[in-house]
Parts: sequence; structure tokens; C-alpha cells
Amino acid sequence: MSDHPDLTRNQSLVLGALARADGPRSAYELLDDLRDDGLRAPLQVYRALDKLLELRLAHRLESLNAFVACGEPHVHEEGGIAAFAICEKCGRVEEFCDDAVCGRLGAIAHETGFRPRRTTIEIRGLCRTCAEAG
Amino acid sequence: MSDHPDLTRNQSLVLGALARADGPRSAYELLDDLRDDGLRAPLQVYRALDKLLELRLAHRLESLNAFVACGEPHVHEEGGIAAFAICEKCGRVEEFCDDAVCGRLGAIAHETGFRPRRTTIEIRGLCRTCAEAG
DNA sequence: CCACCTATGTAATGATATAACATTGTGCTG
DNA sequence: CAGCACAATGTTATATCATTACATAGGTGG
Repeated sequence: MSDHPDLTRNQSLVLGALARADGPRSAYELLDDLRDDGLRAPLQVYRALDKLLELRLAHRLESLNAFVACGEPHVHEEGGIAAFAICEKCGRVEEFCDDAVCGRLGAIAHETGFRPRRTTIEIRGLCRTCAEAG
Repeated sequence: MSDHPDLTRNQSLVLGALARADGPRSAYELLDDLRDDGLRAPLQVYRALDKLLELRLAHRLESLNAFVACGEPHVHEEGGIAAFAICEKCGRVEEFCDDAVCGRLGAIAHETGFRPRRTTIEIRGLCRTCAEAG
């Protein structure tokens, strides 16, 4: 869990809380996590999150209105699109990146003249463990 | 713009308002659209939307917290996953479905044992027209 | 008729996110 | 160093999105 020296105090606190969590965390949950560290208002969390998202150190899960620490920082440098498998039973989130999917979406964009800025791929369902459990 | 006879009054009203709109509509915007038709509370809209989503007559855009009428009802019967290209400048939304993307995501799920229930694909950026304009 | 299910209406509340404004820190540059 | 610009911070209030809880009404099948 390497530190990121360019982050400000609030940004580090939020990233730390995200990294400690073993699942997605909402902005208000993060705020609760960090009251003892002096955070008092939602905006402090949202501002830190904005920066972390911009730096690709965290991701927003649109279908949950929640956030996770980035699991694979390297893929973003290659233009990859992060995708997420979200278990609706246990809450676990797996981040992955698939070249075929990224390539095909890129090709579609190119064909249609659409210029992508931010792509969301979220698969909600049951992880193997929960599916087998019933 | 075919009618759907199995829908209740509220469901028809909401679907009609979505179909008339030329872009995504939030639940509260739909409520405002339908005040003259007697709708008074958010829940009336949300309940109608739930049903329309279940019937695949409408889609939720997670990254906008908004809804659109379904543009291609047929794809859903083939197990296809709807995807959306959302222009951040003009607000237009294009729905599409790509077999390669669907197939690859399905294969990934199968490999990992994940059982998908609902998949969100949303590409935000600039449509051809807005990209060329600006 | 009655039990059940679905839809409806209404009020209140919960959850998520941003606007507006004052202040502070930091690095640059004259 | 003084002055300036810029980013980050702190705080209050408010906007926006969504659900809980409870009461009512309308069909459908036993």
C-alpha cells in the first residue's frame, strides 16, 4: 500500500480510508470514517475524491454511488478502461480490464465519430462464491 | 410510437413523457412533466419507472441518475446488453448493442464464475457533431 | 364473501451532491 | 521581501435523488 507523496492531507486521508475498506464506500461513509481525523463536511470528502478520480487513484461506481481505491493503476497508463464486477450479495468488487472490450468500444467510437472521455462498465450480479452458496 | 396496453395509467404517463423527451429525464423532471396529469409525488414516478425498467421499456443511465425510453426493444430479447453513448455537450444519448462486447463480457463472466444480472455500459464524451463544432 | 396481490396516494425522511463565500497556504515573480 | 495568483480548505446552507412507512382502492381466484 504505497503512499502518494503529492497528495494533500485530505486526499491522503480519503485514499487511506478507501484502501483500508474491503469494499466500496460512499462519500458519507468516508466522512464518518474520517471524523476522528478532523473531517467535518461532505465537501471535504467530495473534493478529495474529485482529485483522486482525476489522478486515477480511485474509481467511482456509478451504479452504487460509491467509490473504491484503484486496484490496477498500471492499466490506465495504457488507455485501458476499468471495468467492475460487483457482487450484489457480498458487496465485493473486482476491477478488471479487457483489451478486447476496450478495443471494440474504441472501434465503435471511431466509426461513429464519438469522442469518449469517460467510460463506465459495471457488471452487477453474483460472484462465484455467492452464486455457489445459493 | 406504439402503445403498450398492459401498462397502468401512471406507467403509461411516465413512458409517454420519456418518449416525448428528446433526451434523458430525471425522475423529478418527469414528475414536473406530469403534474398536469395528476401526479403529485416522486414515488409515483419511481414506481412507474421500476416497472418500465423491469419490462425493458426504459433504461436508467447510472452516470446521470436519469432515464430514457428504450430505443431498441428487440435486442433485449436476444440477451443483448444495452450500451449508451452520452454527449456531455448536447445531452443526446445513443443506445446501441454490440455482439462482440456482449460476447466478450459474457465470456469473462463465465471464466470467472461470476453470474451477471445487470450490466451497465455508458460512454460519456462528445458526439461527432459537438466534437467537430468545438 | 374473503384472502391475496398489485397498484395507488400521501407525508415524511434518508441519502447523495453542490453552491456560495470566507480563509489559508504555497509558490512565483517583480 | 512584497504582492500576486492559484490551489486547497473550512463552513453553512441548499439542491437533487430515492426510499420508508402507512393507508386506501381495485381486481382475481379460492
